Formats: sequence, structure tokens, C-alpha cells
Amino acid sequence: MITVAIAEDHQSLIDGVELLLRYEEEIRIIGMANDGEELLYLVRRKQPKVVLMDIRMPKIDGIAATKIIKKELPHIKIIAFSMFDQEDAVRQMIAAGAEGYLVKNSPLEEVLKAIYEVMKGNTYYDATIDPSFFSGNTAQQIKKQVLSKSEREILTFIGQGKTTSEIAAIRFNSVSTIETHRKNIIRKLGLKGKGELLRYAIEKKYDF
Amino acid sequence: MITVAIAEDHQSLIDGVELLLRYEEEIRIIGMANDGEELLYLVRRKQPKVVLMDIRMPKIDGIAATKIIKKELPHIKIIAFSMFDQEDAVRQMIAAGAEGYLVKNSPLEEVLKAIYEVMKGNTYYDATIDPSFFSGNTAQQIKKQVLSKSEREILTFIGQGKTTSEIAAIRFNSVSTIETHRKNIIRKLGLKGKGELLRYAIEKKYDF
DNA sequence: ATGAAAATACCCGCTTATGGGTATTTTTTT
DNA sequence: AAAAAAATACCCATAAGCGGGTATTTTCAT
Repeated sequence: MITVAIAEDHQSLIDGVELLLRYEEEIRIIGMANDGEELLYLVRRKQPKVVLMDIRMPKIDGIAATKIIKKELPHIKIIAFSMFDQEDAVRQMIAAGAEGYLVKNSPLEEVLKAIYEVMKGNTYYDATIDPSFFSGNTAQQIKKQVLSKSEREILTFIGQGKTTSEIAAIRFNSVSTIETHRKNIIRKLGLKGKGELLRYAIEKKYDF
Repeated sequence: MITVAIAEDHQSLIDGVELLLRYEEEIRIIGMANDGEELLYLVRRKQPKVVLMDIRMPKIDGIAATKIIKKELPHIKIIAFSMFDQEDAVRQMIAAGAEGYLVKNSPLEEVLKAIYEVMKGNTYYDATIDPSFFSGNTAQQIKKQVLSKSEREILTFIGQGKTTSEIAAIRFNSVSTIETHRKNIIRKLGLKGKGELLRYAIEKKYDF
């Protein structure tokens, strides 16, 4: 199930997208926001897999919101909307980490395509965009290391089956520290507890 | 560190082995027993990695003790001793699951070799034994499935990162049942908690 | 040198896991 | 039919993990 949040201050757009997604079994809209502040509140609590985000929004704009979400919850995919394509806004959104970009007057089916593409780990930029805009700087290349050095080290230990207290002993840290790191790792990767964490650590031990 | 228990009612033998193992950094003797009952008490509490076991012992003999240990804690390696090689006893020990067999008048260094071999997962039978004794039935071939069907199924779920309560829901069991199975799996495999269990489940998912 | 990111470590309340049992029922094997 | 093994489920006490926080210090890049 792909959970989606929409941030958009024009109700007509929301209605259109809602109608479109209603018949997609795999997708569920878990909330809407009319400005950037509301969006952040929504995203932090519901943690959707994808955010469809208008670039122009009251209070906090799409670029700032994208930066904040990518910092706190980097696993969440962001697809940007804009009414008329503004080169600079697009560039900034992509630099902020957005995986997708759509122009509002493109057919709504594009939304579906974009959602499925970003969920596969790819990017999806509207065809009308001049590729030279993001001269080599797509979200995938930008995608920096999500986890810090300590976090990666601790994840490695977790992948070895070590307990929090064992890791604390090895690193001469307090248990609290390791727990904080563990919590941050779980948050950043969008996991759901030790089971998934350990699974992630063991299986993907080569790319974090 | 290889922990070893010795079951032997002749003190001289114990002394000899102790002297020999004293200078092995990797090996530590964690207890001695003078009869089968004492041995079982010791093994259940200390859970050594290897047991050096006399076949002839008071109260519970080596064959019965081996069967009991292999049932409860099948990961523990057992090396049998006997004073003069009795064909039948050897066969029975091997049938009971002993990974090694030594005759007492063989050089003590053999003990070391045997310990290291069985810890590598191999068997070690004294060269004086006629191989036809165990006509194809070495411990390795006997090694039956340690885990039961339910245990294997549950281990698979654990390997998928599922929690105890999730597994209980899937199988329509109570949480208690899954916990019991989990405990039995941990005991049988000689693991030390969820970390090692999960690691085992994910990595060796094809041979249990 | 100022600000951001990372690393450290604690709080609370709650849930889950662990490691010891025991006990009953069902299935399988002999 | 009897014995052994497997599956079920509970008890207890302790330990660990989880998911919210907050807060301080250190490191790093601008």
C-alpha cells in the first residue's frame, strides 16, 4: 500500500487527484494540507510514502518543506507540482531532493506514473522539462549518504546481531547514545522496529 | 573461546586433560563431572560448546547422556572417550550423535585435534577405529533436522523481520506458543537472543 | 566565527523479548 | 497400545526495545 499526502492550496487540483487515485487499489491518500506548515505536521505524524507537493504554498513553500522532510525523513518520496514551469523553482526542488516533478496541466495519469516510478526508486520528471535544467544533478546523484558515520557503524553492529548494550560497550558509549542512534536510523530509513532494522542491516549491508 | 566440560570418573584423566588445555588460549574448561547425572546438571547450566565424555560412568552412562544432551541442546559437540575400544559402545555413541571418539591411550594431543575438528563442524574418530564400524552412519549423516516443522516455519517468519505477535496472528496461535517455539529454537541452536536468532534466520535460511 | 550537522546522553511510559518453569493435547513412531 | 515427539499455552521476573521528547557538546564547513 502506497500512502500519499497532498499539499496544495487549490482545492480543484486536490479533487482531481483524489478522483484519480480513488480507483487505485495500491494507493491511499492519508491526508491533505493547504500550506507548508500543515504539510509538515501531517507528514511527521502519518509518514506517508509519497508527498505530492505544490511548490507555491503559504507559510512554508515547497522548496523549504522538501528540505525539511528530506532531512528528517529522507525515505519519503517527494513529487513536486507547479502551475507553470519555472526553471528556477524546478532546479531548487530537485536540489532539495525531490524525486519527481510534474506540471499541473499535464494529464492526471502522469501522477500515477510518477508515483509508481518514485516508489521503484527512480525519478520521474515531466517530459516538458528541458533536461539541461538539472545539468547532471538529479535527485539520484544528489542522494547523499542518508546515515551519518556513527549511524552506519552502529547499523553494521546491529547487522552482526549485537545488542544495544554490547554496541555501547564496544564503542565506549552509553546505552542511551546507541538507542538514540538506533532511533534516528529507524526514523531516517522509515523502518518499523528491530525486526525490520535488523533485516535491513543484514541484507543491505553494502549501501548505507 | 571454546568452553569444554569433562565427564570422567578417573581423576588422572581429568588432570591430564586439564594440564594439556591449560596452555590453549582458545579453550577453557568450565566444569567437570564424575557421573552422568552431574554432567547433565553441569551441561544444562553452563552450556559448554564441547563435552569430553567417558562412555562408562556411574548413574547415567555416556550413551544415555549423549542422547539426552543431543535432544535438548543439539548444538553441543560431544567427544567420547573409552579405555579400550569396544565396538558396540563406539557404535552406540556415534548413533547417539557423538561427533568425536577417542581412545584413552592415544596421545593427549589428539584431544586438541578432536576439539578443533568438531568445532569446525567436522567429526573426529580415532584412527584406530575400523571405519566399517559405523557403516556409513557417521554423526554427520545421522544429523537429522534439529528443528521441528513449526519451529522452521516460525524461524522463517522471524527471518522476515516479523514480530512474535505478528507471527501469532498469521498462524492463529497465541503469543505464548510462538514464544515457546522461539525459546526452543534458541535453545536448540545455542543462540543468545533475538539478535543472533534473527541473524541466523536470515543468513542460514536454507538449511534448517 | 558562526551556524549546521553530528554525536553524545538523558527523561518518561509502554510494549516486547528473554529465560526459567509447568502443563495439556495432539501427532507420530515404535 | 504405549511411548516419544511436537505443538499448544500459560506463569513469573527481569531485561531490552520503542517512540516521544530534550539537551549538551563536538565537529565540520562556510
